Amino acid sequence: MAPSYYSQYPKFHVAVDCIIFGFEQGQLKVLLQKRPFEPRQGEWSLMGGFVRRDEDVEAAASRVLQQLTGLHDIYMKQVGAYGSVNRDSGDRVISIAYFALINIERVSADLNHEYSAYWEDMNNLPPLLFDHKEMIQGALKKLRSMINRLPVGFQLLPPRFTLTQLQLLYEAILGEKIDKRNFRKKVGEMSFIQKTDGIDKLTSKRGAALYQFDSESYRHEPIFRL
Amino acid sequence: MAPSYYSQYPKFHVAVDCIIFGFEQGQLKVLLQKRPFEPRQGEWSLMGGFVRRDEDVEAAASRVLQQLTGLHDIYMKQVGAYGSVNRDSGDRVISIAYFALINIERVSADLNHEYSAYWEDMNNLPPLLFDHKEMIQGALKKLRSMINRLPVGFQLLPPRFTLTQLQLLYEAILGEKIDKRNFRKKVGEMSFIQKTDGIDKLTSKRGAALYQFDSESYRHEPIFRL
DNA sequence: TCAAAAGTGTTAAGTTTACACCCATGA
DNA sequence: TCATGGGTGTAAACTTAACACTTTTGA
Repeated sequence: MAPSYYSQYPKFHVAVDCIIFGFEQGQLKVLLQKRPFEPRQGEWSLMGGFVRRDEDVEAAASRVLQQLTGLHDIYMKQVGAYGSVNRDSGDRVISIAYFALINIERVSADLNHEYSAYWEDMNNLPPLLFDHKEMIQGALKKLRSMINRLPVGFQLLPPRFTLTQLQLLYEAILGEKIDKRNFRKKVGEMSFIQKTDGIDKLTSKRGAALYQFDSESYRHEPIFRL
Repeated sequence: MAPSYYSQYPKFHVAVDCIIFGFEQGQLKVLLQKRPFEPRQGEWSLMGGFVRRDEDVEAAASRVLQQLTGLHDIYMKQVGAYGSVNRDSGDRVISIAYFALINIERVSADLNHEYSAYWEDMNNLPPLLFDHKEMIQGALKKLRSMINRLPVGFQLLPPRFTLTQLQLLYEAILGEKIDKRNFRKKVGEMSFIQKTDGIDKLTSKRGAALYQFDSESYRHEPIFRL
């Protein structure tokens, strides 16, 4: 085969990095790991990996996510490409960041341990490798801009949740207090956030009603405003 | 030098593609060019180019933009990375799309000609190379989400513009009609959109007042809502 | 004189915000 | 019995949406 016109141009390592968000005890969290190879082995970083030869970039992100969490049916969204010449001190690597929203209960402690991974509060991030903090900020910005327009927050909660949990989630993502009555009023207007007959007794003596997001109802009336 | 850990991983061609928006005669336009090399030479496409070895990805986008337009102080924003295995039929190429907003008057007809480039209406796009139409849709979506929150629209207009031009621009970007009186009321509330003593006589017999965006005032009161 | 675009305010509807007390229960 | 979190409504402020006529001037 004749060399293509393209072959005169340089090639680059291309990686993906995953910002994996979780939510627990009123805190928005990110899954971090100890970097397992040189250079800068042992530093806190996002979970990442190199794109393979015959792999879509998005598939690479799914693969990396699954490696760490064992989960594959996960909500993911691209944050963007990070391509400064010197962003990686090992060699030139262009990295594409994705964020994922997962129900933290679904990730077993084992998997975390195997990769020296742990959930850190968004408000308490340690120094991170390369431009990973920038990537996290980018992901949070994107998440904030979506959370009031699309029903993505539910991905971070168990299938059934209390309204207090939901409100705490919104407060954690947006970084501001929300009025309880106003919040519940809006929830009440959305037919696809449904009260179940379940009751959560873990966080209060009285017990709180459990709600669920019904994606079928949402398909019929896809209007979300929280 | 010892082979780094990275070197076992594959490398890829990385390109940038530019969605260059302009605005003329009430129409939002995109600058397209005839692809100048094989494969698929001659097809309509976005202006693009390969990232160079010691060049930031963003710098590559600026360079490509300047090549085509001769301009360098241009508003640009990353749209995202496009990384499907088969998106480019020539070889595997991962491309990072950027959109640019430019005052169409600043691009000389010559430059366009040299690159077989022309301005096409957003509503009248021809079939495009690869996933370039998807990139344009992504860029438009991003632009729409910004236009009411940040004063970026002015980049598409000459330094002095009439309120009718500004309104037509918003209508073109958002794809919907806007009420003239409501629009002008909001403009009037923004101290950084200032009436000049200039009058445009080109589009009406009566003449319309020319306004300008004053970035200095905006720095002091950066609250934009249109 | 008339066609064509510029310019100008008011009202109703809807949305957002602020705000405080009673309820149910387990310890 | 009391401490803890769950649950509930109303009114004022603000924002958005709908709507039509007069002005200027060159052809």
